[in-house]
Amino acid sequence: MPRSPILSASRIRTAALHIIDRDGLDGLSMRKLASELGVQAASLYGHVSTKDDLLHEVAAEILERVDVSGFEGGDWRHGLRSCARSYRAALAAHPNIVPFLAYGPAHREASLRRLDVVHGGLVAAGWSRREATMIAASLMYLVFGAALSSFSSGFSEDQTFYRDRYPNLDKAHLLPAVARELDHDSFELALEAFVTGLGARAHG
Amino acid sequence: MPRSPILSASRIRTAALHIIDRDGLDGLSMRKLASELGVQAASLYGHVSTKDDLLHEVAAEILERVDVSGFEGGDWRHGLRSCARSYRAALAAHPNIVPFLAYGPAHREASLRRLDVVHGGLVAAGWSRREATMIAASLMYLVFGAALSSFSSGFSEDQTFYRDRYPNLDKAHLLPAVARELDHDSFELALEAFVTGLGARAHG
DNA sequence: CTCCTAACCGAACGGTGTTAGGTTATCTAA
DNA sequence: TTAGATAACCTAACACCGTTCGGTTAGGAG
Repeated sequence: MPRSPILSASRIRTAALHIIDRDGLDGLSMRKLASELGVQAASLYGHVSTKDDLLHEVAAEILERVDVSGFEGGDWRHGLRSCARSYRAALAAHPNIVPFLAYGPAHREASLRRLDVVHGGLVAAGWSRREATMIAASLMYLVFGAALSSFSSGFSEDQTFYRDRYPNLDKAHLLPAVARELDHDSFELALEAFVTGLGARAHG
Repeated sequence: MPRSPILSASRIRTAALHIIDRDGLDGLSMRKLASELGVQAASLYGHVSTKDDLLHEVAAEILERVDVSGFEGGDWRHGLRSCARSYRAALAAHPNIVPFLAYGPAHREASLRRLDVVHGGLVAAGWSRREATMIAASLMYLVFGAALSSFSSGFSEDQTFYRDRYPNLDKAHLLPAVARELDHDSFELALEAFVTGLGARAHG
């Protein structure tokens, strides 16, 4: 073999995800990525076919960590809850890449494999195929919605900004301080309400 | 005044949204936008400070169509349902711009104004301020999740693609044909389950 | 008729993803 | 020991991007 490689697809993925976490999705450029790996941009193309492809590979790596084993017991409530939490945790660990993940879930291998398990688990629990499809979709709504429209980014910490303009949001300046907790609790509220609401429909 | 203008901020916004609807968010460039308006790219900057700014203006125009008047009656269930449907309709009309809309809802005037109404409506209906915040957040989860992870884009129409790989998705190739209906029904299912589930919590 | 000035244009700057062709360093075979 | 093969990386360029600067042009005001 000629010359030992200093690049590898895996090293590139790791560096790319690190840049995305640090600088945002737009902060990732092939030149910056190459530079942080001590290399020129063109060299990356020996290991990665395209920037878009690289992003898909990073996405797959993240989705690989989503655990849908909660459906194995046959309890759809537990399956739904544990799957939703695992999914959310995987996305929340890398919030900057979520807009990309959300773009076309159905195109992704790892996503389809998990969707298959969820769908199967719901049908096994007695839901019709159509209901299973819709419930799985709803699960995605919650998970991606929660990952996207997080409190963590967006609200100003300037009290005067809200007080006059939006009378009911007069405490919104406090949100950033409790964002993480509020994100979590809101997701749990939404998930619990959803599962409860489904339960009311289960035998109707 | 010298020379009658062929450009205006409003005309630019309309053309920009048209391009986004047709070519996607990435399909919008200042040069293409200018070209479709019969003008050079530089001319746009007399009416628009920045591409990002233009996108925010287009976003505001879309959010302006969201109707939160359903909360006026004092019935939080009806308020939630009607607001959610109106929000979803506004987003579904321009799916390609949704990732941009989702990016920072809390930064947008039109968004905050509506959030203020929702929050106020929930508190007036007896929910605590904290609950109101979380419920409003959950509403956003549903709405943005539904707008993003739509069935309309993503699934292959090739039956053989799913049959072997994902046993529970063996009919997924049929999804594109019924995508619109399924998107609608899934959203209604999620919304109804959520409202029902909240109801079970209302006096606890 | 002249001046003013808003509206638009041409050309450029620094950035982007990507590619074609060239260089270098190591391993294999003679 | 040396020659060849070749994978890994680099240099330079292409076409595009958002944006800015310094004109040019066309019409209304005096």
